[in-house]
Amino acid sequence: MKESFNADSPPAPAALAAKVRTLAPSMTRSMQRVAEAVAGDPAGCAALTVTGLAELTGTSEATVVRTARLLGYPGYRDLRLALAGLAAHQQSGRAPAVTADIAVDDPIADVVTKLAYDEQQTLADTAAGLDTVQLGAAVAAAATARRIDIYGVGASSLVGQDLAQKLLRIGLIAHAHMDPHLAVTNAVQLRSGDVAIAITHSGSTGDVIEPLRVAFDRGATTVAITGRPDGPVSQYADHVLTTSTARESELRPAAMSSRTSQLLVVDCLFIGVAQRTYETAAPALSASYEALAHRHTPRSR
Amino acid sequence: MKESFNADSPPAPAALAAKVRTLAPSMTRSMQRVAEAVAGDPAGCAALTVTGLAELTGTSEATVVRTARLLGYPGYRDLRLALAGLAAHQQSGRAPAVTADIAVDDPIADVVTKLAYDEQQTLADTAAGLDTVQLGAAVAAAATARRIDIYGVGASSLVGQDLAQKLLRIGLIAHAHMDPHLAVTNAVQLRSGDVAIAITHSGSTGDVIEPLRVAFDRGATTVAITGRPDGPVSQYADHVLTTSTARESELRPAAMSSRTSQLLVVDCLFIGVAQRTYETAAPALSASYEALAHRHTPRSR
DNA sequence: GTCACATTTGAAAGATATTTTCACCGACGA
DNA sequence: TCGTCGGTGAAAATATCTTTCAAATGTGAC
Repeated sequence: MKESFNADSPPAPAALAAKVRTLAPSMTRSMQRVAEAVAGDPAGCAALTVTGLAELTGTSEATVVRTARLLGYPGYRDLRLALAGLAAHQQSGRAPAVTADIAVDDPIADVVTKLAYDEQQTLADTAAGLDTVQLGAAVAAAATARRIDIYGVGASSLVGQDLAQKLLRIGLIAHAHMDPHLAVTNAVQLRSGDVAIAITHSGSTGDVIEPLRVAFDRGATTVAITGRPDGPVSQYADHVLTTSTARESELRPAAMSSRTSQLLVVDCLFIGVAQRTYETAAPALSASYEALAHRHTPRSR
Repeated sequence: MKESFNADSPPAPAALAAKVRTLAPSMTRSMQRVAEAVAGDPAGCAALTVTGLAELTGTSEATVVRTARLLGYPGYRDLRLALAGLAAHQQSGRAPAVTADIAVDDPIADVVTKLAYDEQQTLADTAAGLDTVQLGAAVAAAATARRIDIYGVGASSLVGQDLAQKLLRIGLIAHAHMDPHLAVTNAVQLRSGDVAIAITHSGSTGDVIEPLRVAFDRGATTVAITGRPDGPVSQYADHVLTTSTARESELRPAAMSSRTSQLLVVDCLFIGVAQRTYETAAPALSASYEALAHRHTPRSR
């Protein structure tokens, strides 16, 4: 019997907790209970049969299987196998880590430590969860694009600008649109061979989806960078790059960790493009570096 | 009568190959074939069912189960689970090459790994090098400031905008200036009790130093976020927050890692301020969150 | 409020995988 | 040559996983 390709992703290697967080919003209540149990105690769950896990979480076998499917495995058996791997993994060598949330009365030194740790975690999760095939496809499209339009609002807007800035530096024609109306207006100009990139953590930001839809309809290659790969934005995306969703707290809104994740994805995209256009990118990079040097005050040391 | 009783040990941890060798002499020919296959390719075998492994080794299911028993497991299922763990284990074992620079011909997967690793490193360095006393002072000033002006150009401009966005969200009056001329013009308005923050990696960006100097002269509390604490910008800064300077390569310009570092500093600053103004910050945060929720397209699942 | 409709859920049937049983096979010694 | 015995796999028995389907629950329209 042939293996079946499933919904959204290949079996996750190590970043299972991250995946659970990413997918949690699209889960039903019962499935969330299962996912939570799995993420909370991988080793323990690996020792359980479907029935066992169903009883533990107060749900049914069917729900457990559904959850396994949603997480990207063909069935519970495979999830369990992955879980066993994960368990062995974390048992072998993990630092205790700074798991605590940032509290209102944390001294400033703790804030620095915890925040740095959280961001590191976010980076690791993102890297682990990033689909390199999709990324490669996006890179290929961007490297040869006639022009690249980038959509993002709010915090994601800054990420978009960052990407645009860098792409411009290596001689590509990239533009980050901040005004949704203008974005749509410009999207109409796109055609096959152009690339449109939408950045939205929630995956359902109308202001970003709309221009992407237009670009998609016009035949441009569309890329979505989102934390919700199952969100509406993916409908109009040829390639979906998933950012990781870190746990958030009151003091540390989701926007903060999603930004870290988005920036990593965007950087990878950029470097991939720079590699492919090395002939032109390298001189362009040093040229812009030179140009900047003269903007500094002459005496710097 | 039982067919066999569990030889000598509980589920083997990792030294499976060794166990196979030890027990090999006491095995029958068929069992040896199975054991050999298992020891030779744990990962591959973990993917097989009893029937599959039986076929692969040219034996029967019964023999496979007997072998599993001899190795100390209750049955094949458990051997398989252990095998999966082992596979994950040895796969993670090889994680070198990360230290290498990103090269032009690196496959995209390596780019992701290296980049994530580099950024994690940058975060760790930044956190370690950050002066919490200076940070605390900057936080205290910002939390009670009448208004906060932020200066940054180029890549640093985005960091500044990020900070301004967040401070605005918790009800503070913050503005990120992008135009150097306007920045200076506005800096003249500052006075004691106000805060000016300059962000520059090189520490010698004239366009950023100038407004900070003006703010400094007007009596505002000035903060510099820079990778060169000995640079000209520090001259006019009451508090200097140092960002780390990661090694850069041709494909990965300094701007990229300095951005990561700057963002961490800025986030710490923000959270510190949010802590100090928690009474007003908390409601403001949830309010802006609520407002945003309605901008999304209704159906997201 | 009430109805119609979609979604979520678990019980049980159905399919697979694992374990056990048992009869056959071939080797060895009398 | 015959009988005994460990080794072996086919097939039955069991456990486990997957699918189906109808009830329960939620949701939006009127």
